[in-house]
Amino acid sequence: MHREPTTDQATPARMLELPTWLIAGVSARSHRLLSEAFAAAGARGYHYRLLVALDEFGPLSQAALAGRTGIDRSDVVAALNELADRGSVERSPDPDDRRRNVVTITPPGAKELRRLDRIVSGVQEELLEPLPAADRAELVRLLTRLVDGNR
Amino acid sequence: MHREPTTDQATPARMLELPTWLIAGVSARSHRLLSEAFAAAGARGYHYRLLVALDEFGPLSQAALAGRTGIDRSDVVAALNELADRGSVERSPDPDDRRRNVVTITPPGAKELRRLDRIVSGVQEELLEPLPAADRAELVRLLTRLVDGNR
DNA sequence: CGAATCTCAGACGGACTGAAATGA
DNA sequence: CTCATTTCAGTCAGTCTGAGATTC
Repeated sequence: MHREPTTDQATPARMLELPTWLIAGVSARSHRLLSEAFAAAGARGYHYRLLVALDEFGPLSQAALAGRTGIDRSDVVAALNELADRGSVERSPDPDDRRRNVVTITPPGAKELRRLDRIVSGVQEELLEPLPAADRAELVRLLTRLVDGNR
Repeated sequence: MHREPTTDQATPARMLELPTWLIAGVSARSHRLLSEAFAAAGARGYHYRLLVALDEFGPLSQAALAGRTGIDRSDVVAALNELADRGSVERSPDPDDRRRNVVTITPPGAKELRRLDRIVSGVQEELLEPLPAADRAELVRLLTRLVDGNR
């Protein structure tokens, strides 16, 4: 994680224009805004990512959820326990392969997802606040081309 | 840290255009490229940041280095030990305040810094490779405006 | 005395690994 | 018995905290 100088001491000028430095700074800010917004809403980023995957791809096994979200399989277990406690998801045996738990988003879970969607949108707005709309679209375009390198 | 889906399973479409998601992805890639490049050169990012600060601001106490670089005070100690072992920096007691070690970059350290500078430049090039020059400048402009929010 | 500095050992939360338990 | 999956305990790397020694 990117760490800002503790006080307001100047960062070395040489680094201020390095794309890698700027990216790390914006990423740290983005991560902070997201964490704080989720925490204030009594949720975590993992919950959002899991609910999105379930909403978009339908019921999935826990292993498939780990694959879709990039969350470690063992952390998926913990986050699903929390979501199940709140009734946002249900685990049930897969009728086709009863070794599996199939995880399904519940109607209250779908409602929770819409709530988290609004929170995430709010954070996008907050992060991009310094930029006019045209610049925001341009930024998305540029980042999209960088995100996977040349693949 | 940003984690990509393990296999090449699709990421939920809803996230692919989120600026916060794109930033996290580019940041993960940037961090990976930097770590690998430093490791291949037998160095670490902390070494670079410390040497840059010393080069730019002149001799500094360890506490001041922690403030300038944003590196934790106790990690500064460890990284300086490594730099001192290689002769890149020297510690000497501050005559004005004997609680302090004043850290100075040595001529071999300055040479090492130039070597690391070339490595860092190479990573910028690698990261931005998908973009033409005009887009690179635009990206730097946009990121600079985001990096500290509205402050 | 309280405050600042350097240094170390230990702690801490986040993420990953290995393997036991479960069921087909 | 084998295979995929779920689950948990343990590990690991990175970072931070607390405390001792020293000096102001």
